[in-house]
Amino acid sequence: MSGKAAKGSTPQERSAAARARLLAAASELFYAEGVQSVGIDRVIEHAGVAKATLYSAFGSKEELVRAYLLARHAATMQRMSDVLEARYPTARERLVGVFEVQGLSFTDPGFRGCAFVGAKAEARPGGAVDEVADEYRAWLHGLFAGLAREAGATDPKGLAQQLVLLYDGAGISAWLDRDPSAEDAARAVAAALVSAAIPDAADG
Amino acid sequence: MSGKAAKGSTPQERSAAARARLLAAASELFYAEGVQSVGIDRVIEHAGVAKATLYSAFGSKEELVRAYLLARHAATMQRMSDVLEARYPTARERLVGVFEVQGLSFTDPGFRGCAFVGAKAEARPGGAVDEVADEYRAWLHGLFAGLAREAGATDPKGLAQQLVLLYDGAGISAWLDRDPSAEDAARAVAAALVSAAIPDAADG
DNA sequence: TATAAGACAGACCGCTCTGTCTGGTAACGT
DNA sequence: ACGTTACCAGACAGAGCGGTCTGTCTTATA
Repeated sequence: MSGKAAKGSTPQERSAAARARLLAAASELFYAEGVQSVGIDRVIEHAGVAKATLYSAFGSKEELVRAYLLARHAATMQRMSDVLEARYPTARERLVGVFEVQGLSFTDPGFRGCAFVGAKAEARPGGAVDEVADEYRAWLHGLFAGLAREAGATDPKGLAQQLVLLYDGAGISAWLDRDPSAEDAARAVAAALVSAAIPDAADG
Repeated sequence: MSGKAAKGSTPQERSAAARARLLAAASELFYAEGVQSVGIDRVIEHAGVAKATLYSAFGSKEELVRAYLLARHAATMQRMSDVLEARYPTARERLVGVFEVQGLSFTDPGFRGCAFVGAKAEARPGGAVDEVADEYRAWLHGLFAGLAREAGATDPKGLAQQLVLLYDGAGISAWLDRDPSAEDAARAVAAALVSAAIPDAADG
């Protein structure tokens, strides 16, 4: 796992590889131990990369944190749409399926709660974390609201707000209470809310 | 707001006063800016107290953090029971009233989410924060479960788990989305859950 | 073969952190 | 009057932080 340059690669390729290693190392350490608790030295050591390379690639720790959260946001979106599309044909089912996708990580031994909640708690207001967290929150609300609209809810945003409550609550409870069954509880309530908010005729 | 010794007081009283000032300053700063971001120097400056006094009273920063969280837990419990007893005569009403008490802080300009969530996100595992957070979580679950049992729920713990999800979700949403209406959404869902889980005949 | 690019290792800087220790002072009990 | 107690102010040590910089090595290209 040394950072030595690979043979037969252009400088750009080596640069991109170093950047990827840094991002992977940062993601691992930042999520596991917290953004503030992990220093730059830990990240470069874990990535097998020189300090100057980090600062050449990201400019500052704050930008590295931003990249970490952006990557996490992108991965979450990707997995969410992949699993939902693979398992659930209708928007109505997907409204509840979101909680199943969320619950997939609850039993992971390294689960430490929502990365954005953790980052927000450590960050000084007005920084990069706030910006990325706002994007993430907008996506989450939009995900539920879009599905609710597609499923024929009379008040898509209202239903979405309720489901977001459950989503956040499940993440917190699975983390603080070390209780993966929060997924089942959230899913049960979500199913009831969906049934109550959407006429059975709607969607397909 | 100087830390000068008050006249006509015993050493023990002065010591207790310094301790109280330290705890008040720590609570204010820790909650507003985060436990890790606030250094000892900021706390003693804000309290008007010497550094040695802090270490004589608390022994370490970690113990000061523990005292901060314990005080917050105690205050939360006190206010919860006070308001619930003053406004709602029945356990069934109180199950929903909990969310109103929670929502009282959402519109506070200094609201920064649940102190225990924030502290957990910053803390290294296995420390004082984990211990106090576990106590807090046990109290929260017990609060809902006790009321649910008293109100005649057939599955008090199950109902409590659902309501805890809403409680946590409301706190997260009010914080990350800066949306105090999370209280209303949580209360609406909670009322529906309570109605569904408790036969109308039960309680009074 | 010579040049340019970029990664590497690691010293270094200024700053902040927690925690200890010294010295001076104000209020109490005897 | 005197000792005790607990405060204050602040220097200090040791560590860690983010960030900069120097110099060396490797690779691709001209």
